[in-house]
This record gives sequence, C-alpha cells and structure tokens, in this order.
Amino acid sequence: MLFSRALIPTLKEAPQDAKNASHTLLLRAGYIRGVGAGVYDYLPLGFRVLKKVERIVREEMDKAGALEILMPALLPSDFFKETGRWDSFGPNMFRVTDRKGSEMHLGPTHEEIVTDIARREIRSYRDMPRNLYQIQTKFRDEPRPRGGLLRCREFIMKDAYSFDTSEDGAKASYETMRKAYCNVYDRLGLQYRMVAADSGAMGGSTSAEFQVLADSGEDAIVACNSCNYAANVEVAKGRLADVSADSDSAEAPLEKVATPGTKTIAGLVKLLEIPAAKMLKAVFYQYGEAEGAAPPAIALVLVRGDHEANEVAVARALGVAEVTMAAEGDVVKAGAIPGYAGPVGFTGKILVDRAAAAVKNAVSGANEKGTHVKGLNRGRDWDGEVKDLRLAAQGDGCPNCEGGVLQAYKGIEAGHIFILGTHYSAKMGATFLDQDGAEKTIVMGCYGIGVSRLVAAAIEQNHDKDGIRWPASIAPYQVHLVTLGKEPEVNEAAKKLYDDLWAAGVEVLWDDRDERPGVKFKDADLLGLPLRVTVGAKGLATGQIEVKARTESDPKKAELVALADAVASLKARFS
RNA sequence: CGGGGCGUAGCGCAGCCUGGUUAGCGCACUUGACUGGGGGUCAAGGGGUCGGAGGUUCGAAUCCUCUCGCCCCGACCA
Repeated sequence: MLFSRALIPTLKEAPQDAKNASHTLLLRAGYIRGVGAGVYDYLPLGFRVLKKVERIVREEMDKAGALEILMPALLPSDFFKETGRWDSFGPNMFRVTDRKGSEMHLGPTHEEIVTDIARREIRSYRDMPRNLYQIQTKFRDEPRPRGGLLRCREFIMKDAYSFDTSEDGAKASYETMRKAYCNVYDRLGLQYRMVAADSGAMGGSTSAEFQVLADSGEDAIVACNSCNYAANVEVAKGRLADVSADSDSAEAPLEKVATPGTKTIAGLVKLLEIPAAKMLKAVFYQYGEAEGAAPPAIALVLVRGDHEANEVAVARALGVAEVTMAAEGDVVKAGAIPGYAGPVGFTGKILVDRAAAAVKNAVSGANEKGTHVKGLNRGRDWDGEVKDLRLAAQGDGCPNCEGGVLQAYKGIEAGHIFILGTHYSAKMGATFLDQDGAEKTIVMGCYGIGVSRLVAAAIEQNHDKDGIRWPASIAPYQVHLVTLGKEPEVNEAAKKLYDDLWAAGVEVLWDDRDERPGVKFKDADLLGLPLRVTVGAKGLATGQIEVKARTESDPKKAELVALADAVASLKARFS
C-alpha cells in the first residue's frame, strides 16, 4: 500500500473523548473513528487488523473441528421468549418493531438461535458431537460503552456452541475449545491467563475466562506464583495464614468510642491508632426487589477492615443470582447508620467473612451517629453466619498448592468458555434419540471470543508513548517502508524493494509522501508496524538500507542491511 | 439508572462569570518560496447553523428554560 494513496488520517493531538491508550492510539493512528457512543468505523488499517484477528480465530476453530455458520443479527422475539431471556435481558437488548408490529431484536448473543438449529437438525446421537460457530456483529445496549473498542454497543464476536450427548461429551468438547483458545491467544502474541470464573447469568456450570493482562483491564484476577492456579477474584479463594489465631487471647470489655466525622476505615485507623485488620467493615447488600412500599431485603456483610467484600460470594451465600449495594435510605430503614454501622444491635440478616469472624476485640460501628465500639467479640456481643465472603488479594496463600502465593493482575476479558449443560436445550426442547432409543436432552457448551475487543486489548498490552507496537501476527502490514528525499535512485530502489517484498509475501506499507523525515518517523511509530525500513540517499550510496524494530526505542540502534539481501533478510523475520 | 464533566472550524483549546463591531489561537488543510534523518521556516489563503429549540434583551457563544449528544466514576459483559 502506498501511503500517498491510503486513508490513514493520523492526528497529532488526541481527541478529548479518548481516555484509554488503545482508544487514543486507534484514533490518533487513523485506525478507527467514532460514529456514536460505542459505535465505530473501521478505517482501512483498523479493518485489516480486525480481519487478521478473525483469521487466526477462524483457523483455530476450524482446526478444532468447529463448523462455521452465520446466523442473523436481526431476530424475531420468539426464541428469546422461549427461554425467558426476552424479559431477563432487559434494557441491554436493542429492540425493534417491524412494519407489521412484530417485536424483533438485534442479537446480543445466539444461544437460542443455535439451539433452534440443533433442535431441528440434530435428532440422533449419531449427529453429535458437533460444534457450530460464527463470527458476527453483536448488539448490546450497554449501560456504559467505554474505552473505544474495549466495550462497544456494536462489536464483533466469535461465538461457538457445542452439542453433545452427555455431560462427559460436553466436557471433552469444552476441553477441545480450551486448547483452541490457548492456540488463538498464543498466535495473537498476547500475554494472557486462563482463569476460573463465575458463570454468571449464562446459566452454566463450569466456565473459564481468558484474560489479556493489562494494567488498564477492568477485571481483577489472581494467579499463583508457583502452580498454575489462576482465578477471577470473584471466585478466587485465597488462603490467609493467620485467620484462626488472633494474637489477642483475652477478651476486652465492649466499649463505645466517640468518632465524630469518621466514616471510613482509613479514618478510624488514624483516629484510634488501631490497624485495619482489627476492624470489621460493614457493607449492606440488597437482595430481591422492593415490593411496593416495603423496602427490599437487606443483609449486613462484615469483612475485615483490610479486606473487600466479594459480591458474587455474597449472592451465592444468600442464594440469589445477584446482589447490589443497598441504597442509603434502605440501610437506615433496616436500622443501621451508614458510616457507623456494625453488628451490635442489628436485627437483620448478618453474614460474616471467615477472616472477620476470627477477629477478637474488634472495632466496628455502634449503629449510633458518630460512634464506634471496640472490644467487640463474636459470640459474646453479636453473631452471624460465617462464610467465605472476601475478595482474594495479592499476597494470599494459594488454595491449590503448598507455599504458593497469589499475585494480583488486571485483565481484559477477551474470551469466556462455558459448559451450559441442558439449560437452553431443555427449555427449547432440543432432544435426540440415544443408542437405546431413549429421548434425551442435548448437552451444550458455549464459547465466546471478543474479536474487536482483542484489537484494543492487544494495544493496551503493546504500546509506548509514541504509539502502537503491534504483535506481528495482527499488524495491518508487517513492514513500514520509509523513503527519505526525492532522489530518483531512492525512489527506484524503494519501488523495487516494495515490489519484491510483496512478491515474497511480506506486506508493506510504503510511506512515499513528500513529507519531512520527522513526520514520517513519527507516523511510523504511531502506526506501530513491527519493522521500519528506511531507504535514503546516504545509505544507498553504500548499498545499504536501515531496519529498525518498533520495539527498539533507540533510533540509533537501527540495523544496516545490504540492499541486495534485504528481501531475504526481511522475509526471514516473519516466517 | 445514580454521581461528575464537556459540546465554539477536521483535532486541541480560549472567549462565557461581568451580554456590545468582521468570534479568536495552535495544529491540520490550500498556494508559493526556502528547507530536508525525529511533527521545520516565512508569506498569502480557505474553512464556523458557537450541539439544537424556545425565551429575556435594542443587542446573546455569553443570561434563563427545555432538549439532544459525548466522556469519566459505579452496577453489567466478549
């Protein structure tokens, strides 16, 4: 591609809307343009990257025996109504009405649609196992699109669905996908972790997330430094060595202390000079909806002052699908004072984390404005249901091995695989006849990869202050050829190199513009192609061109290569 | 949806509080000259429904009301 004929509108300054590295760089380097909130144009460069990610995903899926199909994005409401998701998906779904008044929607995911295919076309155990996948545009009316391509309302996703005759079969299909996913992320050249995860609303049992490691990631994960244990903090179980043995042996008397204006743990630590680990943090969660004038059910959750409550674990302990932080008004109605809340005198449901339950002579709110209590002891002064309710954190012991310590990472969820069981197939009547002639329900799994999100995730993980640093496998072109000066011999040498490289299968973007060197180099760094090849009159005089990897930040470290060997040398770097 | 912020040229911003000539600056763009290894210099240009609607006023980018859009923090997810 000739730069002078391309559409690569680079920007010197970052649009103020962009906050993430990937969003800013995709915009500045001319890969994408925003059209609406969470909706983007892929300009030529961006589209090439997207296609490359798609190709890798497709190749690995095909290799794993999955069959590519394409389901519609525009869907009649019937299927989601069959499983109840027409209602449960709520406002997250884009709904449309056709001219006849029929309710339709834009597909946010396709379990129902693919199950419909299965129920119609898969009738015998002989028809399984099968795995159907598609690479499709998905639509979700996200409460908050953000981060450019990281979280869109319209995005590209690869979604695959497996169909098996048994739970064991489903596990085998799941395992096949797990391997395929690892191949995909390996080929993309990204650092990632496969982590245990919450199955959430998808209605499955076993599930794992593929997290691309990046400081800007929204998900917190922990991984063991000695074994292969890794989990989303939502489900991670960190071991705390000292939980059962509090150093205080004697119980102190319960005592009120005045703490006006001190509503935070940090404030209490300062005021009372007592460590956070000796405090009980009181958090209120609402579970179930408010009914009419009656306030919703509220549970008091206690974790140690230096810990965080895990909402997924809380929901599980309460036996509900999800909980939300209770509104301040409802907390007051439940008989507690926000900022000074504690278990003493609280008559509602109390859940306490195992670590918090072990704390002796603790400090907590007195349920009185401006007052806390100290010398608080469970059993004597209060009690609650003991569960594991805290978020695992950096430094916890590994639950899976001896001596391992958990490290904390931030990740971008770029893939998620589930065993669904018969959640959808049972509701939709997707059955088959087994060998023994008995009618059974198909056992399913589903497997997603955020294709467009990966474009952004790759940049979050691979960039510097000057621009993108594409992994070679998904760079829009491999070589950024820069010519300096207007001498005809420079142009001729570059033209030949350009043609020969393409002929040799190396993708080249040639910056043939009449621009000053500085402009070209800055743009080259911004675009982020893996190799920059510079042809100038000076080098040419000795038959040399200059080659610099994008990952090499010192321009003086560029390597000189004989023009005669250039094609072979460059090609070798991409094989 | 709760909380915060922003809409003035393609991009980044000033002007608004305290209404008053042709609405300004940097970058980008056009033309010319010089220049030529890290976003160069000079000169001359083009480009604006000041997000939209209504109102107050002799007069509105500026004040008031409504509205639309976008971004950030939270709950959700690939």
